[in-house]
Amino acid sequence: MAATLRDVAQVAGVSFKTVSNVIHNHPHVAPETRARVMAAIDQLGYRANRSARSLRSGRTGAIGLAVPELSLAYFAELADEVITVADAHGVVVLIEQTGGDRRRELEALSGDRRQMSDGLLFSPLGLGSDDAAALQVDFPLVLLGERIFDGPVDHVTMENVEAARAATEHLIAGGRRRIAVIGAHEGERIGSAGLRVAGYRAALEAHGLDYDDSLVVDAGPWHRVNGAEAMQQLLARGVAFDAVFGLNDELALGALRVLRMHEFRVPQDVAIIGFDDIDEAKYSLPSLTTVDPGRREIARIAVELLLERIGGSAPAPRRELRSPFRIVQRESTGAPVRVGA
Amino acid sequence: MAATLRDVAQVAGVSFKTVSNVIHNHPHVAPETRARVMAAIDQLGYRANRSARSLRSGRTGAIGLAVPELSLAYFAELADEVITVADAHGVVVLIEQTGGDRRRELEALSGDRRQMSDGLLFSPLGLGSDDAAALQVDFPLVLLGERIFDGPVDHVTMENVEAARAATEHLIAGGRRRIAVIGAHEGERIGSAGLRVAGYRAALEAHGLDYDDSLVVDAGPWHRVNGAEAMQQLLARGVAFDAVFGLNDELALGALRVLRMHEFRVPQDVAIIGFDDIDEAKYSLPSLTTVDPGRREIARIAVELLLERIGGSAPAPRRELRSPFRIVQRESTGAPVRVGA
DNA sequence: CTGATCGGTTACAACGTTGTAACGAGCAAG
DNA sequence: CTTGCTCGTTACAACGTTGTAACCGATCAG
Repeated sequence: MAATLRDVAQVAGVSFKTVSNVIHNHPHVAPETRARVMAAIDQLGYRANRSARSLRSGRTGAIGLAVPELSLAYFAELADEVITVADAHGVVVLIEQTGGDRRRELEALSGDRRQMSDGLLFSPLGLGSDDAAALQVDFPLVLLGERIFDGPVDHVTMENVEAARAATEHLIAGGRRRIAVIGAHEGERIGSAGLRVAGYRAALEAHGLDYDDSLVVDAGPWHRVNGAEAMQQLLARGVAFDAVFGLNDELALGALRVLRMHEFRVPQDVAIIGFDDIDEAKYSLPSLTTVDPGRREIARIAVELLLERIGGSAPAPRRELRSPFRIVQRESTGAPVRVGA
Repeated sequence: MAATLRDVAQVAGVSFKTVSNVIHNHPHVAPETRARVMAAIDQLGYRANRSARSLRSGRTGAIGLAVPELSLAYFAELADEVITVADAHGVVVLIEQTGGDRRRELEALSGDRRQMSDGLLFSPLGLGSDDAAALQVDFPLVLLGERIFDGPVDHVTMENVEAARAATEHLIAGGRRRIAVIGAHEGERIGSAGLRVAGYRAALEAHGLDYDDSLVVDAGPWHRVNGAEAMQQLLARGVAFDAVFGLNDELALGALRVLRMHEFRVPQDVAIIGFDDIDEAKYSLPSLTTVDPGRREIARIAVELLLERIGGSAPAPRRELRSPFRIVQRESTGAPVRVGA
C-alpha cells in the first residue's frame, strides 16, 4: 500500500511527527534532518493521505460546481474554464447537474454532497428571489447568473442589461428597425431573460423606436429546439421584422435554421445576433454575431472569490462582481466572411 | 457545527458506538434502542462525516473522469451522461481535463488527485499503444475510446469499424460514388481515425469502389475549424466528390459550412455524414446525418463496470465491451426536413 | 441451583494526519 | 558552576468513523 508518515520516519530514522514538521515547513528543524527526511520521502514516493488530511483540517481540496446541464454549450464551456482555473489553484472540481429543477437545486445546497467540497459555485435556474433564504448556508457559496439578486452571498454575473442594449444597438446601427426578440419569459423582471429584454427595450427607447409586443416571442428553455419553435411561431404571426435578437446563441441558431429553411437571406433580409459566444457561433452558416459576456472572466473571478472565502477567516461583506462584455461581429449581421483559425 | 455520533449518542442516551451499530444495521440492537437513536438522528439532522468515513473505509464515494476537454461537445455530452449515471449510484464525479496532452494524461494516472476518487474513467487521446504499461495501476481504471487496445484494464468502446462502414454504405446506397473522408490521421491504425478510415475502406471494397488517396484529408484535432480547413484543402485539390464523411460531427459541420459558402447544395450536390450524433447535428442547416455511437450506453456501461471493480474484491479478468451503434438519417443525406421536438 | 449461551451494549483500537505541549540537550549569562 | 533560555525533536491528543473484542445480564439446559 501507499507509504505513510510512519514509514517515512522509519526510513529517515526520526519520529513520524518530525516528518510532519518537515512537510509543513515548520521552523525548528535541523537542515540535516530535513534533508534526510526529504530523501526518505522521495525514496518511498510518499504522498500525504487526503482523507486523513481532510479529517484533520476540515478541508477537502475540492469545490462543487452546480449547473443545469453540461449538454448546454454555455455551461460546458463554463465548466471547462472553471476546471482550468481551479486546477491552477490546485483544487479539483466536482460537478453536479440540477437540470434547472428547483427541487434539485435546493438539494444541491443542502445535500449530503456538500461535505465533499469546501464550497460551491452555484448557477441556479429554477430558484427565484423567494428562495433567497435557502442561500443562507454555512459553507462558502458563490452565485452565478441572474436568478437571484440581493441574496446573502457573493455573486458573479454579467452586464446583462448593458450587453443586451449594446446588441440591440448594433442591429439598429446596421439600419434595422423591426427587431424581434426570441427567448423572453413573460413577466420576468430578473433572470437573464428579463434583464436582456430590459436592455433591448432601453435601446429601442434611446433610438426613438416603439416597443412592439408582437415582435417578442417567449421560449422557456433555451435550447436550439426552442429557438426553432419560437421562430416558427413568429413567422406564423405574420408580422414584419428585419432582425432577430436571440437571448442566447442556441436560441439564435435554432431560429437561424428556420429562417434559412424559409428562404430568408441572412443578413440581407434578416440580421441575427445571439448571446454567449459559444464556439459553434463561429461556424454556423452564416456565422453568428453575438455578445461575448466574458465567460472566461466570470469563471476566473468566481473561482477566486470562492477560494478567498474558503481561505478567509473573517466574514467579509458580500460582493457582487460583473464581468465586462463585448460584441463579436460576424456574418449574421453583415461582417465579412472569414473561416479558419 | 455539524452533529457527530457522540452528540447523537448523548441525546439518545446510549454509547456513541451503539449509534454506529444502528446506522450500519448491525444485528443485536434492540428495536426500542434503535427507535430512540433514529429519533435523535432526525432531531439533530445528523450526517456521517465523509472524511472520517473515507479515512476509515478507504473509500471516497467519488470517481474521476479524465477527458480531453469539455468544450468538445462529444465529451460534454459524455460527461453529462456519466454524471447522471453516477448520481443514480450515489457517486459523485470529479472531472479532469487533459487537453489530449500525453504528459497530462500520464499525470492523470499517477497524480495526487487519484487519492480523491475510488477509480478513474479515462479517455486518452495523446497516449498510444506504447504507453499501455502506464495503465498498469493499482486503482480501478476503465478505459474509454480507441487509443489503446489490449491494455491491462477494462475497456469500453464503440463499434468504430462497423459503424464507419455502415456510414459509408449509407452514402453508397444513396448513389454516391466519390466519397471524401475528413479527419484522417495518416498512418494511424488504431485510434478513432484509423479505425473509422478502415471501416470506410471496407465499405468501398465491398461495393467494388476504388480507394482514392486524393479523397482523404487529414485533420489533427477534430474541432469545427479543422473540418473547415480540411474541406478548403479538399476543394483546392480540385478532385471531384459527391459525398463527405466527417470522422466526427464537428469536422462534418465545419466542412458543411465551407461547402455552403462555395454554393454547393447539400445534399443534392454533396451528401454529408458525421459521427457522434451531438445535439447540434439536429439543428445545423441542413441537419446532419450521423452515427449514434451509443454514447449513453457507453457512459452507463463504463460507470457500472468501474463501480463493479471498485466494489469487487476478487480480481476479475479484464473485459472489453462495445456499445451498439445506429445511423441517424437527416437532411444532409436526403432525409425529409423536420424541425422541432 | 449452577454453568453455558446468547442478546444487547460498550470499550478499545485504528485509519493517517496535524496542532500543542512537553522534553532533553546545548549554550550563554549571571 | 548553576540558572535560564533556545533549538531540535518527540509525545500526546484529537478529527469522526467503524471493526473487533469484551462485557454484562438474563435465559435456558442440565
